[in-house]
Amino acid sequence: MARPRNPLLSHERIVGAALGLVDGEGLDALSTRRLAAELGVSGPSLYHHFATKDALLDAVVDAVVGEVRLDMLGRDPWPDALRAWARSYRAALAAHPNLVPVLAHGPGRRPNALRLADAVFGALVDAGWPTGDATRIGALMRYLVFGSALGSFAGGFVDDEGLYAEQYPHLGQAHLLADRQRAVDEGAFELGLDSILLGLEARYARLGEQAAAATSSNRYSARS
Amino acid sequence: MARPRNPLLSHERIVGAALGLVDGEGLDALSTRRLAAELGVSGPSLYHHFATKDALLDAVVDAVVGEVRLDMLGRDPWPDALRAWARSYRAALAAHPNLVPVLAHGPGRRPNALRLADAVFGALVDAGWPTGDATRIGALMRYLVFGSALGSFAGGFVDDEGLYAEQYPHLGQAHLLADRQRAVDEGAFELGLDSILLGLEARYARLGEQAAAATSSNRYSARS
DNA sequence: ACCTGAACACCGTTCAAGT
DNA sequence: ACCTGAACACCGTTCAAGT
Repeated sequence: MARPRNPLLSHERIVGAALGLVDGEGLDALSTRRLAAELGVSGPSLYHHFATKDALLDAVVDAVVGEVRLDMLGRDPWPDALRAWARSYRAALAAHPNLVPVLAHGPGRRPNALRLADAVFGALVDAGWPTGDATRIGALMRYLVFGSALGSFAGGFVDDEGLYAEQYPHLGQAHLLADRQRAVDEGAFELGLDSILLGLEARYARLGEQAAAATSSNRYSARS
Repeated sequence: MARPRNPLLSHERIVGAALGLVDGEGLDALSTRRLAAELGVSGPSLYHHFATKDALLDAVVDAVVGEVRLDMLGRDPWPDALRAWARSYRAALAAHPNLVPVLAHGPGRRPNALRLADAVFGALVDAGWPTGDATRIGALMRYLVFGSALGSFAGGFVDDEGLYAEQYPHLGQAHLLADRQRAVDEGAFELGLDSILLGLEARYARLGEQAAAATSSNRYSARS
């Protein structure tokens, strides 16, 4: 065959097929040879479009991150914005649970991941959060979103009644969890979101009081 | 050589060498051949002690989970217990960050992981939490512990000043994060712990009020 | 029972060759 | 520029052979 007149492959077609493979058959099914077969080409062809398999995976991951809504950041009040953003983030990842372990490795040089990090950090700082707090809040939201999107907690229990009942007195119902995985992870996510926002709003109020106190003491010392 | 009088390998020796390899050179360095070489044997020898590489990894993971303290659960008041347990859990995982992605796949059939899940669930239920809440709280704590132990957030930013400054207005300092990775993850963990416990205590207080209200309305209806 | 070398079916990646 | 088949150095795992 050799070089065809119209290229057989494109960035988008490869990323789409790779995502389909990971969603359908898991991360292990994504080998260069398997993916190439899916695309009707030979294995090494992929290396004309991506330098390494890792670069390909980065592109797949960044396509998913690109689905996260960022428009509420810097527009709505920060607690509302953070809540809506986290839900959109979680929804984008939960649609591709097999990909989450790869996502967990940080933004690296992926453009959409960097745009996301920039938007949330910027919105928090603009709302008056100190930069140190803004960094920690961004990290904390990541923990919540990734953990609940992994589907790991409930899915990690084996569907085998005998295993739990004998030895672990409180886990008698644990084998049922596999079915309820999605509901448990969503419930834990919403519980975490409520708690974290409650805690952050209390902290934010204290920030405001401290700033007011600092201002009045400045006035006072300026006067004396 | 063939079979020696004293076995060359043991469960413990294999697990120890595997953990050392993962800690020192990352998860990818753990291949059956590489591990065998480290132990002075040939690759297939490992299959006389573990059925598959996954079973070996499970044993490594469970050894780490076995380091988590559980003694405070069911003994101290639940908010104190939850806080101390989460810190011990995080410390155990943070000592082996390369292993955390494997841990994230749920308890499966690992005895120490099941013992841990049983202990925290039981302590919460005994403290008066409904089982549904206890499940969600356990999952939520896992998100927090795993996320912060991965060291993924800050470590995921590349140490390359030019990359951020040009395109992402709020990330001008992001290349410094690699150095501060541990501090950021610990700060985000503690922030999350404070917020979540604050939120849970408020929720717990409401539970108590509802129970009291239900009791008094029962008395009332019994009277009429 | 426990370790060996040979072998199987896979990997990611490189490269000279084809158009 | 884009695709190919052949090849390299790796995998996890199986198995007959040795003591």
